[in-house]
Amino acid sequence: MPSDPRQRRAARHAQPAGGPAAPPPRKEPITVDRITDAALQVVATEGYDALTIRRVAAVLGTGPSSLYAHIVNKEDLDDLLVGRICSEVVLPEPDPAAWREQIRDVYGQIRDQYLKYPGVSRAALAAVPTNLATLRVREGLLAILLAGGIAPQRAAWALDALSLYVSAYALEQSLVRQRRKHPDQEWVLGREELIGRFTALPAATFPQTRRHAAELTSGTGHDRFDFTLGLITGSLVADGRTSQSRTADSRSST
Amino acid sequence: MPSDPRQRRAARHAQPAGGPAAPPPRKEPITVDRITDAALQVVATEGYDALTIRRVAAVLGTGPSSLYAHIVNKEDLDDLLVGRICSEVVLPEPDPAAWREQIRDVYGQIRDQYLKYPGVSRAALAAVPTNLATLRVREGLLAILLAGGIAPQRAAWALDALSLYVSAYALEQSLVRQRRKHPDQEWVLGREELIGRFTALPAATFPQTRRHAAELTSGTGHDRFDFTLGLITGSLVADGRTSQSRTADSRSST
DNA sequence: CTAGGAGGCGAACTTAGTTCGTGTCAAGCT
DNA sequence: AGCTTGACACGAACTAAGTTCGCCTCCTAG
Repeated sequence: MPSDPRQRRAARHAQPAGGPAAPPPRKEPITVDRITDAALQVVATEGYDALTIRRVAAVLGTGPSSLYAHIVNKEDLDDLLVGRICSEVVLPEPDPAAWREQIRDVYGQIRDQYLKYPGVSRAALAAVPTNLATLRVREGLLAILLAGGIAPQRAAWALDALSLYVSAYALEQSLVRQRRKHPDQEWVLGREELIGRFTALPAATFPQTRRHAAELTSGTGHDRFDFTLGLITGSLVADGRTSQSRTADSRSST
Repeated sequence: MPSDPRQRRAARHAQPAGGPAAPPPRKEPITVDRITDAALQVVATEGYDALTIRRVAAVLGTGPSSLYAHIVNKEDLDDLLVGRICSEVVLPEPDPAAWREQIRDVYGQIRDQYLKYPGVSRAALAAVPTNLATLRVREGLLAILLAGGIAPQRAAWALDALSLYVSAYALEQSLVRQRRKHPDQEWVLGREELIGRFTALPAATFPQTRRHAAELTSGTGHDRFDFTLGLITGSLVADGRTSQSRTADSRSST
């Protein structure tokens, strides 16, 4: 231990023997794409409710405030998610003879994207209508309906309905699946239990629900989704079609 | 100031001259109904996003923790809201000759309830299927469809679709109206601006969106809602109906 | 009168979105 | 080379919201 004050001060300020420690390696820069990737990973594995700025930052190995150099706020992150999800939807070349199948295919893709990221359709439901990736999908769907001879306004309104429906459907399915993962909650019911519940309802108040408990809880996979798309597309008929053609269409789709 | 320690201690413990102040009047007891009323008031005036336990407690003139003697958690509050909203829906006596009008009427009521409490359909979308008030409405709707001769499973699935749709529709409308209230946000667009946006999109990528911008943004009031309900109920046909009857039904509803 | 339960309530805890201030780095200019 | 400026990264701190815990008061039953 040096006894001279000058030497002691020098020792207090001494550089480490090997010179300054090498600074930690510069991390990969944070970008909007990396943020979006990380957010999608979180939603895919933990559900939309687990999506927090802190969670995304943790995946990126940084702190939450670092993200604000690249995104405006959490809502902006939602917008990015929806955009990325829509960008992965494959749009077919419109075929007038198969427009119904094409509509079902595209909306099936959208549904599956939403289900791949459980709960994210909530963000889709809140999205503003000017996201380019979303508009691309809308353009593709519109082209299919127009190719099928549907009048523009009916086409537009039908797409609106279908898009709202698919979002709500995916949201419901995500919640049901999430509830299945946590059966510790006593009010979470499987189908058998739900039937039991329905049939145990007061007969005076719920005669039909009791009688048809099985049908009310029926359906596997995407039966309900397919049924609804069938209802909606079945009602859509080509502009200027003859009455006879309508009959044929109605029979084939119902 | 007394100098004797005994007197100083007596002064520290002295009762106020007038005896203990009269305790504040006992407040009206907090009940589940009062909580639900307060919550509905908040949602009706400020939207669902403003619904916090603290906000409800403030309306009731108490603190947030006081509510937990009566509700389990915030999700329980959502359940109460949905139940109250459904309890106000008036169910008609099923009429086989007017089942479509009746379905439209009841779903119109539901829609209006959701719109009266902006954003609350989000809670409805997350609700579990065993709320008695919700089941009551479902029972009534099921009875209407069955009276109309619709097969039980189709009836059940159609109700599922319609309920999802009306929730999503109300949610979208609530968001659009909310955005109209805050035009300071630059990305909020009225119809004219939206048309302008659509027509300004790249022609190579968005030919149909540009051409049909007017139709894509058309519709006033609940045109879109009515259109969708028409599509869905138009496709629903009575069980065992003859082919000829189908033709007449299809024409009248499309 | 005493004990116990119900209800009310403040303090405190945890968590999440966001801002602010500071430091570092890279590019451009003199 | 040195200085300036803008972009980026990040920690501390702030605000806000859901909830729990501990304490107090009141009421009812024994």
